[in-house]
Amino acid sequence: MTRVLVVDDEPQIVRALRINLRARGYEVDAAPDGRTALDLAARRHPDVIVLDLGLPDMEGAEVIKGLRGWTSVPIIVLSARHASEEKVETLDVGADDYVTKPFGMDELLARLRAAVRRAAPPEEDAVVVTDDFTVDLAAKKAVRDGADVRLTPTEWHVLEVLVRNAGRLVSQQQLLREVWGPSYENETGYLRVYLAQLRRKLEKDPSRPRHLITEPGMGYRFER
Amino acid sequence: MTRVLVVDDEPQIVRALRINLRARGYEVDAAPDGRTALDLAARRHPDVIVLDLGLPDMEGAEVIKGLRGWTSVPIIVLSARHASEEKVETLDVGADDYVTKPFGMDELLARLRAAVRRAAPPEEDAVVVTDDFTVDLAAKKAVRDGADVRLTPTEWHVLEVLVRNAGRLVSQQQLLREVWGPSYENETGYLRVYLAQLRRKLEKDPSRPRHLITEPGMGYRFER
DNA sequence: GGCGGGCGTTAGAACGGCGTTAAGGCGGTG
DNA sequence: CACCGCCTTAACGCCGTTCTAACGCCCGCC
Repeated sequence: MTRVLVVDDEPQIVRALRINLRARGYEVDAAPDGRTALDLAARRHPDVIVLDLGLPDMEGAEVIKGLRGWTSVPIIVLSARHASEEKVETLDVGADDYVTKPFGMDELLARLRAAVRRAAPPEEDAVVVTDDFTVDLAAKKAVRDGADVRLTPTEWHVLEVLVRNAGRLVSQQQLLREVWGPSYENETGYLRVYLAQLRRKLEKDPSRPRHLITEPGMGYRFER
Repeated sequence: MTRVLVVDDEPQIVRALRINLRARGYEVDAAPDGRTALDLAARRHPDVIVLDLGLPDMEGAEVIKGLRGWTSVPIIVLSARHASEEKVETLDVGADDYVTKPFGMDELLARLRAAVRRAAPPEEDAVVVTDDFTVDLAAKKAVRDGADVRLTPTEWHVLEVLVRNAGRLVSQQQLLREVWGPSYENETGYLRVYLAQLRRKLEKDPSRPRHLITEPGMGYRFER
C-alpha cells in the first residue's frame, strides 16, 4: 500500500486530504509542523510527502533540505503564494511539484499519482519458478538445470499464455485463438505438436508431465 | 549536456523556449507536430520533453502514450486549458507535470530542472565486462584485448540498447524503435547488418557469437 | 472384443528469416 | 572540389521454424 505523509498546520486541510486519500486506498500519516514531519518521514518512510509551506516552526525550504539530506522521496508542495520566485526557490531546493491554494482535489491527486508512479522502480521481473524449470516472462527466457532453454516464437507464445493463467484451465480454443488467431480454432493438432515440444524441452519426464498438463477434451493447464 | 525536445506548433513559443534554454546551456530540438515529436524522441533521446497540447496532427494524450510505450523520459505538458479534467487525464496517461499558459519562463525552467534532477540516474557504474570484451556505457567506449574498438554511432546505439537490457530479450521492433525511430519497425534488414558488424568487431568467433545472440523470430539478447 | 476419436510422437518438406558481403549514395571535412 | 566514413540497400545462400502427415497408443463406446 502507498503511504502518504501530509504536513500541514491547518486541521481542516489535513482532514480533507486524509478522507480523500483514505478513500482511494492510501495509508495516511499527518504532521502539523516541520519537526514532526522530519521525524515521521524518518520513522515511517512514506512513498510521497504533501508539504504545506508556512508551517509554524520552520521554513518550507528548511524542511525540504532536511528531507533531501537522506531521502529522495517525492515532495509535493502546497502553498498560498503564487509568486514565481517562491516557486522557483522551492523547486530548486528539491521539491518535485508545486501546487497553489486553493487547489482542486482531483488535480492534486493526479499530481500525486504521477509523483508516485515515476518514483516506482522500473518494473520487476515476473519470474515463475517450478521444481524443474524457471520462466522469466520479462526477459523471455526459460532456464532448466542452470542452462537456458531455446524456445521458438510459437513455443514461447504457447508457454506464455499457459503461464499467465497458471493453475487455471486454458481451453484449446482459447490457446489457438491467442497464438494462431481466431480462424485456427479447430487446428487442435497444432497444440499436440507444440505441447509435446514444450514438454520435451522443459519437463523432466516428458511422458509424465508434471507442469504442462492435459485436461482431456478440455484444454491444457500449467501447474507450478 | 542536457537535451530538451520542445514540441509546439507555434513558432514564437518554440523560439522563446529555444533562446531561454540555449542561454542556460541546454541543447534544444524542436518538433512542430506529434509525428515529428515521436520520431525525434526516438532518434535523439532527449533528457526531457516539453509538450504543448493541441498539436495539428495528434491528440496530446496520443503523443504521450506513444512515448510511454518505450521510454520514461520526463514529459512537461504546456496547455492553454485550465480545466481540471484535462490536467487529470493528461497526468494519468503519463505526463510528469502540467503547466498552464500563459506561463512564467522562470517557473517552467524550475519545473524542468526538477524533472531532469529526479530522472537523473543515481550515478551507476556503467561498465559491463565479458570474457571477450568490455563495454563502458558512461565513457561510450568498447575495449577488446586492451585496445579500443572503433564503433560508428549507430553501432554504438544498438550495442547500448542491448547491453542496458543485459540478459533480457530485446525484440526487433523495440531495437528498431529505439535506434532508428518508430517508423522503421519493419526494417529488420538493418539489424542483420549491424549485428553482423558488431559481432565482427567484438566477438572472438563472429560466426559463433557468445554474447550477441540471435533468438530467431523474436529478437536479440546480450549475454555477458 | 472390435471400433473410433482424441492425444502424443516423430520426421520431412516448404517457407521465411538470418548472416554475409559489397556497392551506391549521402553528408561532412580538409 | 575531392576524399572519406557511414548509412542504406540489394542479392545470395543457408539455416531454423512451421506446418503437415503418418503412426501408435489409450480410452470409452457400441
